[in-house]
Amino acid sequence: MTTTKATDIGTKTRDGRSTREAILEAASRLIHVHGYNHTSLDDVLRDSGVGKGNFYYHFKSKEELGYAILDQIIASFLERTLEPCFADPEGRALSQIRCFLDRVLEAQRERNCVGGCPLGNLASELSDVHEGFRARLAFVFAAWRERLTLALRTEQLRGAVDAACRPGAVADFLVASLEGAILLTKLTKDIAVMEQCVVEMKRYLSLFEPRV
Amino acid sequence: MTTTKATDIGTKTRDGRSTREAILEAASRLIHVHGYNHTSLDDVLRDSGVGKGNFYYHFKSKEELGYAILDQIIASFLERTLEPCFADPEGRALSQIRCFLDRVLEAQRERNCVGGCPLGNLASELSDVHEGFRARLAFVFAAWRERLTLALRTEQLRGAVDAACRPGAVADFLVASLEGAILLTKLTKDIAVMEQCVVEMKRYLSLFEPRV
DNA sequence: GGTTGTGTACCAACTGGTCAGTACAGATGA
DNA sequence: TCATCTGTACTGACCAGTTGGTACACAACC
Repeated sequence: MTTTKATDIGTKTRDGRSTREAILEAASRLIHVHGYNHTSLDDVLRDSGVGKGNFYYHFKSKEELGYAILDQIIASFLERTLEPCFADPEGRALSQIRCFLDRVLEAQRERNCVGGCPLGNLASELSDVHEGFRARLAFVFAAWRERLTLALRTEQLRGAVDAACRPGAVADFLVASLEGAILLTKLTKDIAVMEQCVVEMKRYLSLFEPRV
Repeated sequence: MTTTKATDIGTKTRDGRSTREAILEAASRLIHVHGYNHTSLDDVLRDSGVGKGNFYYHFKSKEELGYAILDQIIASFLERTLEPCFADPEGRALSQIRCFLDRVLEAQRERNCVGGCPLGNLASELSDVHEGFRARLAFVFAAWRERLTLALRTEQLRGAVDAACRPGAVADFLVASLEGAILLTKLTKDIAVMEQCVVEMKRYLSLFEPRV
């Protein structure tokens, strides 16, 4: 029973990567459910089947694990969520945003209103404790904002977005509204809140349809 | 030195109210700065000069202290923030909301972007852990929403708000946006975010000005 | 008016438990 | 045989909550 993990799973000991990945996998799952502070190291180790000495061989501290998880979430968000929505230079910004809103709404519905936004949750839980966490989270929100801004500005030059639109301000507002809507949905446990917010955000967006 | 508290401060022992108040005062200050989870009972006791046994004489648990603090914040919010803004039945809803937004922006500016919204902070910190906290927070946001809804509906009947406005949805969206904006401002430590969000919220409100 | 009884307010020291992090010995493989 | 991994047992800090007892105001009774 001693060396189960190493032999059973295979690449476990080989390159030293798998152990790290097993930890990351278990930790990101637990942290997503219980939050960073309420996930003890022992929980992560029990779940991943990794010993404590082993953990501290691969990570310097729990904080470093937290950074690794956060970097993972950020990378996934940037590549898997933001990129597919806003990468297409031919896509119409306003439609892309509307589509994005629908995707977020659908994600909330699937999760039954609970859980909230992984980034938003970590943001509010950690931003006022560890400066390192805050900085990373600020970075990803900035990236999100910038991508939105760029999409809007490009469309504006093309005449597909009204001149009254101030891309940076609109981007900030959209991000803020969405995070707030998710927070409120989590709090009230009522998907209707999210639905109504999305409708109103679309109504707001309609302000920037070019005049006919 | 033994009976300092009772004799020096005066009403301390008299009616049993002052000790409780000293605890509440210290706790609400600490919780506002560090959050509920990161405020240990010992911190509160050290700050208030109250012994531990004494604390448990006045409160059943740390959780009960949390509830007391939260009830205090809620009462203050309802009476001191919401009431003065939306109580006047003659006031024009849209102007009242704009005025309210300015007040929130000013408050953020004064606090130097940090701190965030006491209610929003607790909401994101506690809503997925303690059901009791979640329920109370949901209640106060519902009250806020209802007051906004009522103001908008009243104005709508009077013709001062456009028929396209769905008061409940608009109220949800305004609350969500505002909380999100505060959250994002805290995260980025940049008041410009808040300023731009307020501008955009006003632009959104302009959608409901009655057609001339 | 002094003794005795009673409830309130309070304190210091402690308990039981959790947690991040450490020490170290044993295994594994080049 | 030496460096790289890994598991077990431990440490010290911290934290919510408990305990047993003290200080004192106030009342009742003689």
